[in-house]
Amino acid sequence: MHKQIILVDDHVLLRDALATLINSFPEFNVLSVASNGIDVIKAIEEGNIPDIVVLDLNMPKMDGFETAAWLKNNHPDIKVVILTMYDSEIALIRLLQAGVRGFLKKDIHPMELKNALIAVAENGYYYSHQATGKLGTLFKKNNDAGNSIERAFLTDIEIDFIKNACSEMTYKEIALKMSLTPRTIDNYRDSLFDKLNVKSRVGLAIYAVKNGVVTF
Amino acid sequence: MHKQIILVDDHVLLRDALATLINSFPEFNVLSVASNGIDVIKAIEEGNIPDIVVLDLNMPKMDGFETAAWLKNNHPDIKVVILTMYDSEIALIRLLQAGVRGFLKKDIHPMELKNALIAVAENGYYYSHQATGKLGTLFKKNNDAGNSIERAFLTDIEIDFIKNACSEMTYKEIALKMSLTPRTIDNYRDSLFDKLNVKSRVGLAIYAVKNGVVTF
DNA sequence: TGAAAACTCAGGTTTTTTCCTGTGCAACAA
DNA sequence: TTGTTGCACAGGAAAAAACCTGAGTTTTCA
Repeated sequence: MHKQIILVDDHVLLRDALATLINSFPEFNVLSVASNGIDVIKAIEEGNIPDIVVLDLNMPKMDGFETAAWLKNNHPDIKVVILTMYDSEIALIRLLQAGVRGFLKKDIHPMELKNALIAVAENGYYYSHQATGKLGTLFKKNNDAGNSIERAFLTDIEIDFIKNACSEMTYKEIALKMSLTPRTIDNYRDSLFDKLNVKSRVGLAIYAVKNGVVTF
Repeated sequence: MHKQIILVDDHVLLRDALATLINSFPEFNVLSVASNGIDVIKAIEEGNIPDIVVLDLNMPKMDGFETAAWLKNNHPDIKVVILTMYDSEIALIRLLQAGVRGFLKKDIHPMELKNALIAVAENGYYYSHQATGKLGTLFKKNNDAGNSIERAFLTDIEIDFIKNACSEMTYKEIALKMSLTPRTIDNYRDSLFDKLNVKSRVGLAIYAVKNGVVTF
């Protein structure tokens, strides 16, 4: 065995600590580490082909989504495991479509990381119980509402709006900044309240923080 | 040398990874790890006396503040280093008073962790440039306003209010829950807006998240 | 190609938030 | 004692947020 792993996280301390931990697993070896998607691509194009890439979602420059998509298109044989702080129910399906093989939260036990890596290396897939649970409720929610799965996603504009809503701007100012009418902003807000099941702008901001839509 | 360290963090993965990393430093050895302050006390009372305790701030049961205070009172010879996600300017002075020897953010480079541990072990103190910078502006802010240092802190009620403000409750509902009049709630809000330099409830919530007043 | 969905915009109303200027009381220090 | 400070509370007003119903235009896709 001795599967090769590339570790991608912009938190250097956590990343290097994880690298040391993973290297202590006899089955795995950390081939290299990176701070963002661009560095991963660079490493891979230089010939460092790993078996598994362990990806953080929130990174500057090129985040987990983009990196997962690039890997799927250019190296479909490389398996991708997501390791994130947030229980991003929004992110899950999008990641599934990007061909991600595993989804883990950062508050797991080290043994679960090891098990997940082994499962992905051998069987090809690993989803934590938490993740599968989320998926279940997510599908259920959409079926109940009679919506298609696509509705569960956030569009780029919605994400942009949410980020702006997590500030001290009024909706009028947000409208100006986004080159939209306040009325349109109203609609984005209302549909997001409905879609994300929140009741106020603060609730929306909290949701955004919890799910890693915004980071600080 | 070979200083003994106890590592305290409720994120098991990060904690164990850090333990592996620190054990790779020839100067240090991880004596034991813990998920909260209570477990640290247990370990120490069982005779595992470390040279340094590396503490996360936000933990269930007994957080970094309480644990640091207990250590200062019961084992003043043990040095305390804080390792946190947040640049808690609120927390800094409080921690200084609790006799904390070092303050680090989790997004540092592993080498800075090593240097910090060495500095604390040898000289007794280490504060990152970020932290000292924060301290400077904090002192400056208070001098400018002609306030005493104490004013920089948040009272228990203020923290309670902030936590409630980071929800979908209206102020009326918060007032009910806190057994205060809506008018009084208004005053807490206004004085916090002024004290923390924010302009809206969303701004307050964002501040709270950034500084670890609330966690998710 | 026709129906469904997404995107943009509108008027009007109610509720909530934010801001303003005040009062009374208790604790505490000069 | 007096003056400062913290704390709880008040009325009123302006701004913002939230909620309602509606409609035209484009995109998507079956």
